[in-house]
Amino acid sequence: MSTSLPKPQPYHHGDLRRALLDGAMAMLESGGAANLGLRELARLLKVSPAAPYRHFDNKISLLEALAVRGYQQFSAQMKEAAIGDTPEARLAAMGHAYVRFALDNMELFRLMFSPELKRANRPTLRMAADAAFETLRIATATSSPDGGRIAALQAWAKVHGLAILLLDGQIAIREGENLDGLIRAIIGTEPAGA
Amino acid sequence: MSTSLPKPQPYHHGDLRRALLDGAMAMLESGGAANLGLRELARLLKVSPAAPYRHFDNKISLLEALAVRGYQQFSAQMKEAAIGDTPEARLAAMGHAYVRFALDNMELFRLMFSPELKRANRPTLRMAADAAFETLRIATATSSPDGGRIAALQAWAKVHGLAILLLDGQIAIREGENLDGLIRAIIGTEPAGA
DNA sequence: TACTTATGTGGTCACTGTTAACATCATCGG
DNA sequence: CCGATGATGTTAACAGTGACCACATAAGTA
Repeated sequence: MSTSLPKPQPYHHGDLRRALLDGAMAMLESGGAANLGLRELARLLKVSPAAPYRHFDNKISLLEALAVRGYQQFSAQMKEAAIGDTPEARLAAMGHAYVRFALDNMELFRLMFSPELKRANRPTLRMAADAAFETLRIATATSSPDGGRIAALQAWAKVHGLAILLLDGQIAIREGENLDGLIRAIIGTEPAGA
Repeated sequence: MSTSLPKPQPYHHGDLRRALLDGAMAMLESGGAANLGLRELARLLKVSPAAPYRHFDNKISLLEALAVRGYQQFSAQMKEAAIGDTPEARLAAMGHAYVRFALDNMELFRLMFSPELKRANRPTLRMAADAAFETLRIATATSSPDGGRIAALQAWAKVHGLAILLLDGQIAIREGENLDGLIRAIIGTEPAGA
């Protein structure tokens, strides 16, 4: 009568790659990319410290995969948000979605723009990023009739800057102030005063 | 004739604290804060791995000191740049100086806004940062007669976003394009179309 | 059934931040 | 002048990391 021992834990994990990505994402959002350790991740998944290397060349490679997933989500949410009657309204809606994404995925957003990853210069990451920004470029182009690059860059800078400042807690939210309202107020006002 | 031996290296360094800061700054600007190692730094200064700990509690503490120095430089350069006939002109000049500082001290600027440091929440760093931003707050307040917070935040977001995007190489500089001109074009256009 | 490939393990290396115990020096009170 | 004291550096160690190797195990396939 072999009493059921604590489960012989199958030698193979089943879907380690996905588990690694999910676990890494969880660790990322609770402590930043710097505090994300491959060994700790392996420990969490009850797997040997070397196991992750079967699925990712190195730590950067794992982070890159996370960032790529981030850019895909980001891109999708931007497209989804681009609703409105006028091009300007659509652009504003996208800007709002941009900031919301940053706030809802703080560490992921930071990772996506991390210089660490930029230094690695992985082509697949570049492509994911380019694809995401292309969506934005088109929206700004159709929004400003002269195809003005300056106006597009202004809009991008304003939205990106707002996202980062909010992320860093530099912009103090006042008592009883509505965050979404503040965001809209900041990005909504068009330079031309239309 | 005692041939001058390779110098018995005095037991004490003389001004290690300063040397640490300078060396750290050099390492910072060539590889980012992540690649700044206390041991490597000690090695560079021909000093034992534990020596730095006589001057800084830990790595974060060293980085904090660098960031504080950064905020002081930053603040000084902002004040120095605030010249012009109208408040708007002064604000634009400060915005330009803001972006220039970021470009001239890329890694330092990143460090100053690093979440790693923000997490540590050192009071002296907070004070240095607050002092620097206070300069900006005043400039934006005097620039917009209604003391409009929204306008101030818009300006800040635009300038900060531009700095970060340039830092990250997200904004492509076109052939024969003048960087300072581009910066001025982006931050110079006032929302009111003045 | 035998061969091949994918996946996970254990052990090891070089490196890091950090601390504790000890050495050296400069300075100041007697 | 001299000895105590505190500041500064050194050596040795610890835990933790990313990364790599040879090997073990499973799964798939000819």
